[in-house]
Amino acid sequence: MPAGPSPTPLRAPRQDNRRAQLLDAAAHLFSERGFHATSMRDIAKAVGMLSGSIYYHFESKEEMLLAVYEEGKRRVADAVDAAVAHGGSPWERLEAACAAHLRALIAHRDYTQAMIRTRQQEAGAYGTRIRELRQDYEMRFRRLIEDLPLPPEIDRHYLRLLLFGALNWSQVWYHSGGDSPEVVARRFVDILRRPLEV
Amino acid sequence: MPAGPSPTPLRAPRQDNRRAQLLDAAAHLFSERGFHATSMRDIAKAVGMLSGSIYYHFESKEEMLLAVYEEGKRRVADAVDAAVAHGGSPWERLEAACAAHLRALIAHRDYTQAMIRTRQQEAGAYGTRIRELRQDYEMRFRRLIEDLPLPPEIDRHYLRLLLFGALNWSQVWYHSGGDSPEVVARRFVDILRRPLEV
Amino acid sequence: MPAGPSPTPLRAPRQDNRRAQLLDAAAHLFSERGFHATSMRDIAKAVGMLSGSIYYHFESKEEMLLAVYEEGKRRVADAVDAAVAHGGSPWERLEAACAAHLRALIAHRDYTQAMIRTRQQEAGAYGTRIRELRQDYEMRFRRLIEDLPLPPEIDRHYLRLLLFGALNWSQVWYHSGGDSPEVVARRFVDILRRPLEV
Amino acid sequence: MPAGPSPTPLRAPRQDNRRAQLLDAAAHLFSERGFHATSMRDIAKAVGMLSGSIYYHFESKEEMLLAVYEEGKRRVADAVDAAVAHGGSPWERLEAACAAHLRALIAHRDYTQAMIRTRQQEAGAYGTRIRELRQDYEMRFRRLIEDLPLPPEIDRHYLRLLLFGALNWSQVWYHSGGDSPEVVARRFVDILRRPLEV
DNA sequence: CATGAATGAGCATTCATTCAT
DNA sequence: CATGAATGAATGCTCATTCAT
Repeated sequence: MPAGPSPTPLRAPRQDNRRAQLLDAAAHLFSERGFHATSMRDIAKAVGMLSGSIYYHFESKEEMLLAVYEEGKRRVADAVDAAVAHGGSPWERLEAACAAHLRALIAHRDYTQAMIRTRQQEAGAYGTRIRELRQDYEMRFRRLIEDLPLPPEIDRHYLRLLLFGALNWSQVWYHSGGDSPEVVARRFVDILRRPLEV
Repeated sequence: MPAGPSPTPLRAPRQDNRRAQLLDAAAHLFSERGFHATSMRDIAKAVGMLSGSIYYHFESKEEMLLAVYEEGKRRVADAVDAAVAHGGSPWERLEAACAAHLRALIAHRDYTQAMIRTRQQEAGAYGTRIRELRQDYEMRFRRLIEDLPLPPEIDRHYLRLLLFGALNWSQVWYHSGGDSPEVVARRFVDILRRPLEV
Repeated sequence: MPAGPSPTPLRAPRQDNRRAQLLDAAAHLFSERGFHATSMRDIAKAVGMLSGSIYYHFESKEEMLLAVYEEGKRRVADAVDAAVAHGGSPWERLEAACAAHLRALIAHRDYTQAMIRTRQQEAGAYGTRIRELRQDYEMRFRRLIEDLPLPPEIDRHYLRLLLFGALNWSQVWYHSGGDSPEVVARRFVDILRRPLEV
Repeated sequence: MPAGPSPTPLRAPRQDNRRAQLLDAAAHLFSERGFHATSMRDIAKAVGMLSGSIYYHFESKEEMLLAVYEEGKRRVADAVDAAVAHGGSPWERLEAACAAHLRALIAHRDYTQAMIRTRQQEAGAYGTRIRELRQDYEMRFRRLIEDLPLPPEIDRHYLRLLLFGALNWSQVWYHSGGDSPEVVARRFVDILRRPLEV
């Protein structure tokens, strides 16, 4: 949406696109090396700036982390929301959500890594905000699993932890060239749906 | 166990127990704050030493990380091996392994966090060694799942990723006071074995 | 007085009143935190400007310091001149000058702190100008003390240093709520006039 | 005393004389340029060190300021105490104290400037300690003036402020080559004792 | 007149590491 | 085995200042 074709080409406000560039660079480096192993100089250099200049756009390194986190959360959440909006049976909607989650995790890896790896303490003063974002996102899976028609002895709490953990852990093993997110999601959900015991 | 009572009590328990102390401190701090957010001074202070003195016991901070990783891997691997050695059906052995894995993850959290969180690059020159340790450990689950009698359409590869990911992700949500590792393992395996579809 | 009603009320009061605002803000902050501990951003923010905009009104931070100093000097000097102009005996005129000096130091604290605390070097290129202003002001007390009828053994040089130093040091201990400047001046001059030895 | 000839030349403990060197350099630079205008690099360079190395000896720049302040206060206080200990009439003791105060202000200018110029806020967390030191020192003059036999109408409070302020202000005008501290003290006290009114 | 964006030097501080003792 | 003292590079951040718009 931010990169949509401007409807008024003659008066492009260019609205702070250096900030966006910086955020991209920060997201990429945080994702690749980790927050602490990335320096403000690294980020600045990546966009051809001096480190001091970043502070015109961001208050601190921690604020950059929060901004990356927020953007990452927004992207996955939007993807999942859109996928679920298509309707279908509860199982179909869960599978669609899983596929969307995985797809976003991969497509926006730079941003979503922050959601996967950031410790609350690393965000310093923004720790609380981060926790809120995390909870807001997870709510989606909580609801999708609540909607599932399940045998009464199944513990929905652990079903969610099992599925959500497995999906997130994909960041450790997923590599482009392997199966598509859709295939992975289908396999995971299939394994859950069917009986494994012969 | 590694600090069992020395058989020669009169002759001081020598054998470099400062190294063990240092490793404990490092493991604890790495686990709690992360590798980069922990300084050699922090580790040294935790055992009442000066930071320079660490270098008598370890070559570098990275070597400490590797040592923590190795010890962590040893502890989980031993626990899983012992659990599996008790025998039983393939499903029973898998469940026992999962319980042991979780139990070790929790009991030796300081050490096992390294296995969960360390990025290959953080270990610098020791990156390769770390990858080997990881693979050696994962082999256990690969085998346990191979031994499982499964319907032919089930993809064992994804079953392993699903289960192993979910188990490891427990580090994010597990807190003492909740269900025991044994219960969690049983719930997870149960969800997989049975059909969820009603 | 500098902001007296413009003689041409129909034609907006133009004449750079943002400069005056900036000067006030600078004086206040220099006085409260010191020159080096005050940033151009601080000053700009205090008047709702961006730091770069200051440079339309002032050439540099040092020029601001000089301007504050000059304004401070002007205010104390005017006050003392007015007080002395009322005439009276040499002792009465000295006391009136002391009261006026103290009154101005307190009433225009923001500006006069600069006179009390500025080191010549801090003013950089303007150091000479600052020395001139200082000397021009002190001349007043030099003359007032010259006019005093004194016993021949009294060293007028040290009398001036004694009195002037004591007056200026008041900036360290004076607080609103204590005696008025007039009372302080009277006490100081009284102590000097009378014999203390019983 | 710290530079006294070591009584045991064969085993000189050299007890942290780099800290003393650093303190000397800091005192000198703070005195000459002011606290904020002096950088840690400046101080380090003055003793042939790198700026980071200072932190082995001091926790922070503010701690250095406090240390300078404390040492300055100790030196003036000791000088005044020794001068007063010689006894004599109250007026003689006051004059001796003034001379000692001035002498110390001049001889240990680097250190005593801190007492004259430091604002409480500059010392950050150590502000309270600085206030205590200041009060402990001033107590001496409070007592000396209490001991003075004075006509009942004289306000001892203002006598102290007058004299103490004048003495401290000497830092602004005193230059080597002028009268000795003893002469200045005698002149000041003389002016106070005698009646100026003819 | 003022802003938005940046510069480049500098800041206090922290770090892993070294090494003589 | 460990310390005391230092190194030198790097870190996050702030600063006065500039200048096109």
